[in-house]
Amino acid sequence: MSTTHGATTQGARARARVEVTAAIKDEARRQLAADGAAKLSLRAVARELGMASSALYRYFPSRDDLLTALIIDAYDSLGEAAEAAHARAAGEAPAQQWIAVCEAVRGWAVAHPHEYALIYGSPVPGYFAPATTVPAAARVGYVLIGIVRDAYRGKGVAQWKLSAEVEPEAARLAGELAPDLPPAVAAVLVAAWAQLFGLVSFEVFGQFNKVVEDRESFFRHAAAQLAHHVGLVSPQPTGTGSASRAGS
Amino acid sequence: MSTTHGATTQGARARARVEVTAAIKDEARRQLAADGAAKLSLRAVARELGMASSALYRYFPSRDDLLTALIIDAYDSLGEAAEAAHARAAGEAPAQQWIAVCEAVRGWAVAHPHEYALIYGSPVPGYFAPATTVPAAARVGYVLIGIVRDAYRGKGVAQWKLSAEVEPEAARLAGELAPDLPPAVAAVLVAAWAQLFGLVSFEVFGQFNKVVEDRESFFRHAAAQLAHHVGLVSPQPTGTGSASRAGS
DNA sequence: CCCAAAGCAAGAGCGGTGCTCTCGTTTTTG
DNA sequence: CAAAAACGAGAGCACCGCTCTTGCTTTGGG
Repeated sequence: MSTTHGATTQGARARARVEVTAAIKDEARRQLAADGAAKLSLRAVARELGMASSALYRYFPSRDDLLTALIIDAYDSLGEAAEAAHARAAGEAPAQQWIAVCEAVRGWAVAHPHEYALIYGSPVPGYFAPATTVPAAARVGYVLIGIVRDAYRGKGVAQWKLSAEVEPEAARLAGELAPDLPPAVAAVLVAAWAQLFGLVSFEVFGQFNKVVEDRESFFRHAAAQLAHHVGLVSPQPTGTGSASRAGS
Repeated sequence: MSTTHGATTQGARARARVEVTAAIKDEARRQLAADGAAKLSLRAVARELGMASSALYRYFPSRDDLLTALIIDAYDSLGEAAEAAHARAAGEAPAQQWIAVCEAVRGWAVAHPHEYALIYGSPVPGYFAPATTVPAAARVGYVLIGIVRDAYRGKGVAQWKLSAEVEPEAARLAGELAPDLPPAVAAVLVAAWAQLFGLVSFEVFGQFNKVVEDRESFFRHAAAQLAHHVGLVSPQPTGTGSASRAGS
């Protein structure tokens, strides 16, 4: 019964392989959520799946490779959450879209703290994350770029003057990430991208303990500031103004 | 020879203890810098120090306790770097002081990436950092608060309007951190604090790979933006304007 | 169709880890 | 000076990542 009547892809062996691979990753994700990356053990995963630990090496050649797979999946999961939030806020004003995506990132991080730590905490495998993770890591960034680019195409965004020092780097960034955006906007956009994850990391990693109490409101406020900062005007969503400048 | 002629503190045993404790931490820090926190091994530390691994448990009851000690030391080291930079920039304008402290934080982080990962990456011991680390962790924040407070006392800083949602939290933050600062300033200050470490973390953890090339200039630009954002006017330091608003 | 080749599961085993317990020895202290 | 506390070393337990070898099953080409 080899190559039966035009089945989807391959024989039973190949399908079993993807199933076992998925089961391993699922169980690993369970242990990750329960005890953190440091405690994740190949032997424990194999034990829970009822297989010999050595058999597991047929699917992942090392513990770091399993971790890397989980990292990529986490990037994708976070990226999907961000893209879904963006799609949900499609009709709203750019600043509202920005805030929605930021809140989706935060929500995902709070819901999956250990997976978040895996990708935005200390990179566990080796010293650097493998290059394979780069495309998956960029998804959130692309969503944010898209919002600002659309807003810019629509009506133009605020501008910032650049110092002579950063001007070349800003021009390079704009050329590489969003050629239709002015260099100054590209520079603040990249900075805002990093700053967003600073806010999320501080909350998830407990740095806001005993400092910020109402973290949800605080984050929304900070995200609105960030939106304003990248040039998206804040639209007074529900009658409560947010982060608009006033004299001292 | 108990309680001899008024020696400094205690007998030879107590002094030996602090020396051995320091030697353990030094060797642990060496291994940390070499291979990262995940590879740090009590047995390897003991081996390098020529003592039995079990003897080491007289000084640190567990691996996590050693890590915690290293975490506190790292916070202190970073805090000292920030305070030193602040002191060095004492005479300059507030925005320059802010930028100097930010650059000191970044400089320390890139010089000690594994120690930085220990404190601002995923918290390795347990799930949260122990409460003992909180005071040491706050030092950088206090420096930043001090700069803004001094600037505010001097001439007043820019203001932001707050949404009704964050207003209580902002008032609480101001009351707790800097009673002489308006709530809106306290809120953006705390956000800027987190955002600063977002920028540093992205650089140290490799998130800027293949994205930002001239990281030093980019960081200085972002730090200047942050200074502007918390209300410190940028003083056109060397004739090159930075991050001052202009219409679109 | 059949048989070699490749993929797979299981077991044993190596060196390493964190941590505990016990047992002599040394230092401090009442 | 003797009791108590602190110390160092060794043996040992349970666990870890990873490798190697041994049988078995699925696959694919002649």
